[in-house]
Amino acid sequence: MMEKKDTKQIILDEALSLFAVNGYEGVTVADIANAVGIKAPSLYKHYMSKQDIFDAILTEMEERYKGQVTPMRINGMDANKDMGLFINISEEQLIEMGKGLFLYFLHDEYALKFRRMLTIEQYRNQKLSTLYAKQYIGAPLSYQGMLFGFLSGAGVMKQENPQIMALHFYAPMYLMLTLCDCHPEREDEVLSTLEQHIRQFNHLYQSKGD
Amino acid sequence: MMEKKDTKQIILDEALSLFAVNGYEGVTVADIANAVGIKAPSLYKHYMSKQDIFDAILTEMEERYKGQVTPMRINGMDANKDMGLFINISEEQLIEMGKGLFLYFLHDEYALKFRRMLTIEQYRNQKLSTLYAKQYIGAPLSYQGMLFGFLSGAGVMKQENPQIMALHFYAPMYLMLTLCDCHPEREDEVLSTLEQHIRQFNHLYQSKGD
DNA sequence: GTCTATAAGAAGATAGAC
DNA sequence: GTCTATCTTCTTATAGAC
Repeated sequence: MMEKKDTKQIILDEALSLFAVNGYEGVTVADIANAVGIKAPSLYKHYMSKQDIFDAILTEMEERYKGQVTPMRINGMDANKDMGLFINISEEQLIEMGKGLFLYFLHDEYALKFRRMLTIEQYRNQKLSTLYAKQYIGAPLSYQGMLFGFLSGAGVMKQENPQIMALHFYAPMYLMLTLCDCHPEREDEVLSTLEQHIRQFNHLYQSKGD
Repeated sequence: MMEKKDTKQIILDEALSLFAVNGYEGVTVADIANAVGIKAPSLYKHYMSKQDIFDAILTEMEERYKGQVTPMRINGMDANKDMGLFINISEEQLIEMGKGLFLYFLHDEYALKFRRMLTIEQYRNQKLSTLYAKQYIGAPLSYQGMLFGFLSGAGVMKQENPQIMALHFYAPMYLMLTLCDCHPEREDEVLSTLEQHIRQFNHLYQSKGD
């Protein structure tokens, strides 16, 4: 039983792939059907309309991220748990962590495509723009702000505004992510820059300067 | 003569406004004509096709930016000239400059709409993705890297990697710009964060720490 | 659940009057 | 230069056979 993947799910996957490049209006139901390997009318046995497919993608993504690993979190929701990991973290470990999170965002098929789709569609839909701002800006900054607040309080890092520290840590990753989205061929170069960024960040913010 | 704005130019302006929200495929020639205040067939007296209108927008923007103020530059192409301004710049002046450049990007009608259009269309068109990467990432980082290299060499700022310094200065502005694009109501909050960012950046990187 | 056939409307573009 | 009328193709969606 369940030998092959559910057609209903395949439709979502292929539709997301197409929406993530061409946007909602740039994709026809025939395009989606063709990617799935069926004819357009067959789609309507699985979904009521093109808009219904789009909405189903949103719903699935909401489920997928609910209470789960949102951008740049380690132990999910709880920065307190992560504190134990960070309080004696080495620079090399910090770099590995940053790279790992960065590459998750860049290489996870769904994370990448969904981010691109939101990027394209955000201006037409207030719900999507709010989701984008929360998912890719608000949540990571808030979480990391908490983390750097702890590290600052514990004396591991300098007594600077933790919100701005989070901005200084995350914004370069955000910029490089949007760069790699369209230029995957620059990934090696960007990963090298990411490493230098974290090294210099750590150097600037650690309590005992060299 | 030339009492009213050229219809040909109005078409470009209105088309850009629409493309910047809905993307190329999300806009019909009837939409554009309606925004201009004429009927769709009349458009074809000015442009050969819908694609022709889109291309004309690109061409105009290329002209507009050619050898001119690209993101975050002060005296255009020449960082050497800007050096004189920066070498004894106060923190307050640095903040004013950062805010000024930020607000130019956010409030200049064309700059804003063109950036949004590129954001939407970049995944479908390699020329556009290259332009986006150059205009909003490569150029500002390159220019500021040069500037911080000078300031570092002059002893005004610490001896750190100037490319990474530029990333630390510009990436937060880039992030906040993409945030404000969809959430103009958060502009005050973001401007306050921008100020704190530049203050903390200056504090971290200036040669004589407090 | 998938297909072919087809309806109903939208979209890009042209013709020709004014 | 703008309009109405129209052409053609594309697009969403439905009907009904298999």
